[in-house]
Amino acid sequence: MIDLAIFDEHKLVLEGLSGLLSGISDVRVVLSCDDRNVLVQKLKSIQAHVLILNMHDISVRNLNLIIQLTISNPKLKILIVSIIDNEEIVLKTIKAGAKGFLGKDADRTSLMEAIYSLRNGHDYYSKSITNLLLNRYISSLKADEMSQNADVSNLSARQIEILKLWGENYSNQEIADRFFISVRTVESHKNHIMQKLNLKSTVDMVKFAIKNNIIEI
Amino acid sequence: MIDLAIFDEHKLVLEGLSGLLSGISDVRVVLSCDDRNVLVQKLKSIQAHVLILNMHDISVRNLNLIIQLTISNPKLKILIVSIIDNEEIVLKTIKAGAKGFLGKDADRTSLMEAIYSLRNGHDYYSKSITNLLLNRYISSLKADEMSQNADVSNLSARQIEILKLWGENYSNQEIADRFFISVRTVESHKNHIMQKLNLKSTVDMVKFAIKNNIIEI
DNA sequence: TCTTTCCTTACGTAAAACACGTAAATACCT
DNA sequence: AGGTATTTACGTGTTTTACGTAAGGAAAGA
Repeated sequence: MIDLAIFDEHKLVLEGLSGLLSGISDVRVVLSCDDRNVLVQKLKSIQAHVLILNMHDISVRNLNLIIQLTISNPKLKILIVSIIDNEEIVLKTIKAGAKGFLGKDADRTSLMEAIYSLRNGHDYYSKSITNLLLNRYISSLKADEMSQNADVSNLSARQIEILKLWGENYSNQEIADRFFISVRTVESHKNHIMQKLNLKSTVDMVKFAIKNNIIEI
Repeated sequence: MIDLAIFDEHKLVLEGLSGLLSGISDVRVVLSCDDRNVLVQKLKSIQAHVLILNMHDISVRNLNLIIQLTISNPKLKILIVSIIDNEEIVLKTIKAGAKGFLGKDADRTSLMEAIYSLRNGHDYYSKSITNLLLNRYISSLKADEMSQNADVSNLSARQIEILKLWGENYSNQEIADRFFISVRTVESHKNHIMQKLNLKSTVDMVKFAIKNNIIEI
């Protein structure tokens, strides 16, 4: 038996949702509420497994509500339901602490799937959301690949060696000792790297090395 | 009408797949093949929209095949079918150039969805795969959040201001001018930052600033 | 083969940044 | 009121950077 809390500022929608859910065995609606403050208050005494939060607009107030509830009710899993399913917004709710998000494509089946998933400690995102997030993730992966093969190839093996050690906190002197060359040579290598890549400072050089997987962050 | 090429080292499986697909209108199998070299050769003359690549093992040879085909046939969309759906492996095929991946949970419906998606220029990953990737992505997001709230709070506003400018390639002198303080003071601030966070070099300081979203990479 | 270009090595000089210590005025917290 | 942290700043010595110059070797192309 899963105990649900439901929040929706529109009374009608709230009643609709409650009705829909109370018709299902295994699930019990222990709290349904249309007021932000009442919700926070009641949840202090009523223990629910999953809170269904219907957001008509995703404002700072709503995000703060998520954050507040996440902190005060760590065991409560928050499922966002919203017709707004813009990337940034979804990410913000996740960062705020929500464990699931149902977009406009969600039907009863996915609502039930989501409730069970959250109850079992898993996250759940409806199809449209997973697509959004995945595209973002995959394009970031691909961008990584791009930048990797871009400029590094211009550097010689020696230059990369030196950049690598320097990026791992070795001083010029230490690098010089390790390679049996003069400190001045190490400096020269770094100068050449900066010239070649048109970097303006050592800060830039660190950024470059990180971007190109020469050093770990 | 979508033209398909199919590759599978197991003749029987290959025939099964071909049969399954040729029964569907809108789709035409223009090449079915069980030999790596023959595949590469034939694809030089035969134009297919989507290549279904069934991988029984995900070896370097198979990954190289993907890379090779991606380069020689840029228009061809490669759909991987495999019972092996380990995270790393999936990511590697994506990086190699595959545009879709069907895990063991995939059925005829998702196969068709995948083919249409790829034909239309979109990526497609079956449910089990999206879950894998999403978990990875989301846990990386959460890890980000963690590291963010860790150490930055120890720094004073002034220290962050200075770190930020310095991370954007301002020299100590420029920072001093901007804040109407002495260069020595700027140095002091940086020293204090390094002491407080136990950083061993300015390289570390750049890394810290990046990790904590104080500067952009 | 000769030329050009790149890589590796290295120095000179002046300016900038760093390491480490010290320290005073201010602010904040209890 | 007293402790703690912040912001400001200097001194001194070392290291790094900026910018120029340069020689010997390897690789590559005319």
